[in-house]
Amino acid sequence: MTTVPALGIAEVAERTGLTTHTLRYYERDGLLLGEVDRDAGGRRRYTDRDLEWIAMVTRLRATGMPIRDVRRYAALVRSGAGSEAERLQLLRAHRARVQAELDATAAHLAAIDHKIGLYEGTV
Amino acid sequence: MTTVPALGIAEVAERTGLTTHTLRYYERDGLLLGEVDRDAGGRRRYTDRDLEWIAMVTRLRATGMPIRDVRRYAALVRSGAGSEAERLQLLRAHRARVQAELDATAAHLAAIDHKIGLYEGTV
DNA sequence: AGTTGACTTCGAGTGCGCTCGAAGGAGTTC
DNA sequence: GAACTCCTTCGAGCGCACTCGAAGTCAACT
Repeated sequence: MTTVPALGIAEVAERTGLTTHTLRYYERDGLLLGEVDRDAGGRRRYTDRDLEWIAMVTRLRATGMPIRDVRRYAALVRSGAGSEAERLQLLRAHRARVQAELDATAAHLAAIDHKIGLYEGTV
Repeated sequence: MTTVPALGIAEVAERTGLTTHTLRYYERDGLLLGEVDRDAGGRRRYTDRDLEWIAMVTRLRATGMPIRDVRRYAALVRSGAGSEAERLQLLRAHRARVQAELDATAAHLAAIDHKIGLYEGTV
C-alpha cells in the first residue's frame, strides 16, 4: 500500500488552482468537511479525502453554485449516512439550473454569432 | 393629443426584464447609445433603436461580458462608421471566452452527473 | 545564534453589479 | 384643487466572493 503524504496548503493551492487565502476562507466558511488536520507545528495537512472534496467544491463553484449551497451540501456530507436523498435533491436542482443556463447561453451565443456574421460582411 | 410611439421606462423594464433602476444605471454608466430622449415632462422615451440595443446589451451581459466591455462596445458603435473592425474583434474575443466557458461548464456538468448517478445507486 | 521562508490568525478592503430610498415634480382623475 | 401615479435625480447601501495586509510563530539551514 502506498503511503499517503499529506500536502501543505501551498501544494494544495497549486493543484487546485485556488489561492491559499481562498483555501483558508473556504475552511472558515464551512465549505470543507470539517477542520483540516494540523501537523505538530499547527500547519494544515490535507488528506486525499480533502483533495477530492475540494475538487468537488471547485466543480460546484465553477458551475455557479453559491457558497451558501456548497456549505449546505458540505453539512449534509458531514452529517453522514442518511442524508443521501437530500444531497441527491440538491445536486439535481443544481444540475437543472446549470443545464438551463447552458441552454440559454448557447442561444445568446447564436445571436452574437449572427451579429459577428453581419460585421464580417461589412469589413 | 400627440400620440407618443416611444415607450416609457416602465414598459421597457417589463419588456427587457431589467428594472427601471437598472435601465437608468446603464444609461448613467455609458452602456447605451447616448442619452435617452425625453418627453415634454422630462421623462424617458425609448426608441426602437434603444430597445434593440438594450436587447444586445442584455445578451452580452447574460453571457458574462463585464460592464466595462459593454461600455467600450457601446462607445465604438457611438463613434460610427470606421470602428467595425474593432467591434468585430471585441465580439470575437467575447465569443471565444463564452465558448470556452460553455465547454468547461459542460465538462463540470458531466462530472456532477456522474456524482448524481452514484447517489441514485445508494437511495 | 541568526536568517529565511512558509506558515498562522484576524479583520479590513476590493470589485462588481446592481438595488434602494429619499425627496421632489409633472400630468391625470375625481 | 387635492389626491394619485409615475416619473425624476442623487447618493448611499448591499450581497457576493474573494483578496489582502499586518503581525506573529515555527522549523530548517548557514
